Amino acid sequence: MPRPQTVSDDELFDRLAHVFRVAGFEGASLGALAEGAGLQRASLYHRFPGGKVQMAEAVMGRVKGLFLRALEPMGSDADVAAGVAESARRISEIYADGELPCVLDTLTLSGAPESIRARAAEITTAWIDAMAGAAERGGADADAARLAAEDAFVRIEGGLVLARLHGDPSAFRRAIAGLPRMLLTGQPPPGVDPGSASGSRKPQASARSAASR
Amino acid sequence: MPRPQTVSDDELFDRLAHVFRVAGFEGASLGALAEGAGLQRASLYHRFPGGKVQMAEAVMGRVKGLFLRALEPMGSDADVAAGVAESARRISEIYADGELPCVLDTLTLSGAPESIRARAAEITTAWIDAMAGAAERGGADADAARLAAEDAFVRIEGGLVLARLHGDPSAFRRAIAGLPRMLLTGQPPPGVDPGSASGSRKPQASARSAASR
DNA sequence: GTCTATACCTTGATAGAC
DNA sequence: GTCTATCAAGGTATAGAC
Repeated sequence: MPRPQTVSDDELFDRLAHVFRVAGFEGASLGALAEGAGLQRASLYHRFPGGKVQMAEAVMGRVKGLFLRALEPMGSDADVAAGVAESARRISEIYADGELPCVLDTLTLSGAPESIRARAAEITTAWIDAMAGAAERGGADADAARLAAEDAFVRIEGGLVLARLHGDPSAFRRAIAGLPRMLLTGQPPPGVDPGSASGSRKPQASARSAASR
Repeated sequence: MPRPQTVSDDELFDRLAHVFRVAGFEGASLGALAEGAGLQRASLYHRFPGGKVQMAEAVMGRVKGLFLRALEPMGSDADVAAGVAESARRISEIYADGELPCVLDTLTLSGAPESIRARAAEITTAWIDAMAGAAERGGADADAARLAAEDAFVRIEGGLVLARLHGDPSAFRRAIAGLPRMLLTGQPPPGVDPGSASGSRKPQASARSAASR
């Protein structure tokens, strides 16, 4: 073996994942991928003979592994709340505390090949299933558990979108901090401080009409 | 005037918006934009001498107009709940009932120029402000109103991401249907049917540990 | 395994006929 | 105002030296 690898597979996948997640599939040019990886374009083709599509597939495989590891505590029967809290911590780490976009969102736009979209859907399913499982072990019935899990997913993804738009990850962080409460009580976090009072409505201000129904 | 326009400005902007929203800024090639617009590339450059960036800016202007029109009922003092419900209907229409991605999400990836990101941030601010205003008129104090408004935004955007990933817009539709309740009571919709019972927990199943905190 | 060099195509953008 | 034709630049991908 003449020349050793200058960067491990996992490290390489992580670097490529960073480019893909911030730029999307079409936006991630080979030049940008090579620069992010610290390799020349031709070197990337040596490691990924299938080209850009194979790079993205490898990234999705790596991402799936990261998520399965993050979701693992949530699957334990021991202490559901503690498991959910630990998984929430790991999920937040994947997103750099809300600073980085979600590859499931950004890598599934129109230009992305079907194989990538399929893998993203798989990861999404595994993630929501894990949260629904935790909710069920927390006492919810199957339907309520799935709703709570989808709601949690939606809050996290939407929180990341808002973080990118306003440069403010606080909504994402609320979704992460409120994850145990959402899954295990079916209720969202009431406000900024998860331990605060039930809400801050002004009872004297009369809502002019009944809400929704 | 030798040749009349074959497509009106608004119609053209809408067609371009469709390409941009599903493909992102980098993913929307001039070829795709021209095809979507039903014009040749050179004709697009006649209408937009500033090129692709100007096209995207025009799209953002059009989108801002659509949103302001959608948010208008929510700003009325007459019947807050009815206004929110009507705005929710119009917002859902912008997203084709959850079938189309949000331009605020897809057009703000790494490749997008700063001018586009700034306009997207403006639209986001206007949208959240309008929802927070409605929540305040519904009786919430300023902080709670803003939290509810951000929460509503996050649910809608996250719902659209999930819709794209799983081909299932039900989470988006729940966010839309629950908008009056979220803004005017500070509580999320309890489940699939907004008028159903308070929740479907199994009281006999003991949650093994206190949630959160 | 990584590099330089290069082939080939698509892209964004322009010129000029009608 | 729209079109065909064209350009330079950047895109993906490959060949071959080390």
